[in-house]
Amino acid sequence: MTESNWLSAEQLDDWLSVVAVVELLPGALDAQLQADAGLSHYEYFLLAQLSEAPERTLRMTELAGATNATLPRLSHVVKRLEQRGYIERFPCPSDKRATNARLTDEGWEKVVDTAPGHVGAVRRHVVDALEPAQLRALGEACAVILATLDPPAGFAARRQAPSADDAV
Amino acid sequence: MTESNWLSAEQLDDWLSVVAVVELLPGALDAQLQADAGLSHYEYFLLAQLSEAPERTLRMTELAGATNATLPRLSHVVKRLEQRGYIERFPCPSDKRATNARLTDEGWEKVVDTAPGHVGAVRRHVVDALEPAQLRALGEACAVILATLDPPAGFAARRQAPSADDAV
DNA sequence: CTCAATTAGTTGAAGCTTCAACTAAAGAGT
DNA sequence: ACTCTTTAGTTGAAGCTTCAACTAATTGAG
Repeated sequence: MTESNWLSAEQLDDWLSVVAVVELLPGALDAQLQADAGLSHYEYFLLAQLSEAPERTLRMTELAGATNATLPRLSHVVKRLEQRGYIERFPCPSDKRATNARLTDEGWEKVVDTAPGHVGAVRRHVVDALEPAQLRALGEACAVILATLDPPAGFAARRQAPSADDAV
Repeated sequence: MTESNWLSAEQLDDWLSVVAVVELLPGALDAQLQADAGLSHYEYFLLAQLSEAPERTLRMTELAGATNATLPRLSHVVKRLEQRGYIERFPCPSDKRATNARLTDEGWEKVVDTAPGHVGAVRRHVVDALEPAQLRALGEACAVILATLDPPAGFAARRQAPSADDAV
């Protein structure tokens, strides 16, 4: 017990703001997407990541990394999105353990239709609410924090490696 | 449909970092607290807020505001913490609709025992990971974002009003 | 003073995430 | 080849959050 190594008033103040954003921002994003598209933010983000992948296809593990999620979580979500017709799953030919997830045409349209409203929310709450320099500072601070969060084998890799050779 | 008003590459990059932190940081905080104290971050934060309140007591609505949560969520969590002996609930004498939550001695000890380890995690992932100026910038950016998140009648108020006259 | 509307809080059901357990395929070592 | 270990993914149960409905007390209008 190193006896409290407590935070200064200013540090605490900053930390409380961070905690509040982390608690509240997801709800705000969910609210807009749920109301306008019937999707959670995580579902939308997943579809959006797939939409930008080559062939609109990604292996489950890659998709988990790209969306900062655990594999079980992803598996459940993908099953639901598949039932709704936005995604297809099929076994990876080169590695029979693996599963590929591909965005369907319907899923693509969903993303295209939903994106503008979502971007609006992101701008309203974050991008346009901050001065450009503030946004940069926020992004950089978040990148530093991410580096401390024992990379769930996805984000850090994705942002540093220019491009892997994960051809299917 | 104003046709996409999309983000620049740099804005997108910053936004992706923010999203990742918002998804991953809660899990990291939960992991440390769950392992070391059997508490979720929200539960710890709630107990900590109560520990700093006068009489270690707060009305449910105030506590919901202070912890950035909805009333139903708070109600469920408080019920569980009460069953574990960390909190007591009792009706507010001045307003019979209201319920007060008070930290028990056992709850107080739990916070005291748990705080150092939690502060360590907060420092490791955020406060000490960033340069002082970066932390300030992060805190300020988060404060701006909060202002856009239709204040759930708690945080914004708490940080601006020097102190209300909510004596029981 | 009375009735409608608001505020405070609780509750149960539904939905999502986490956790542990499990199947199956790929690698590593011998 | 054969076994042991690791990797990929799925699944069901448990736990937490959200949502809608509900009770009860307070406030406000007339």
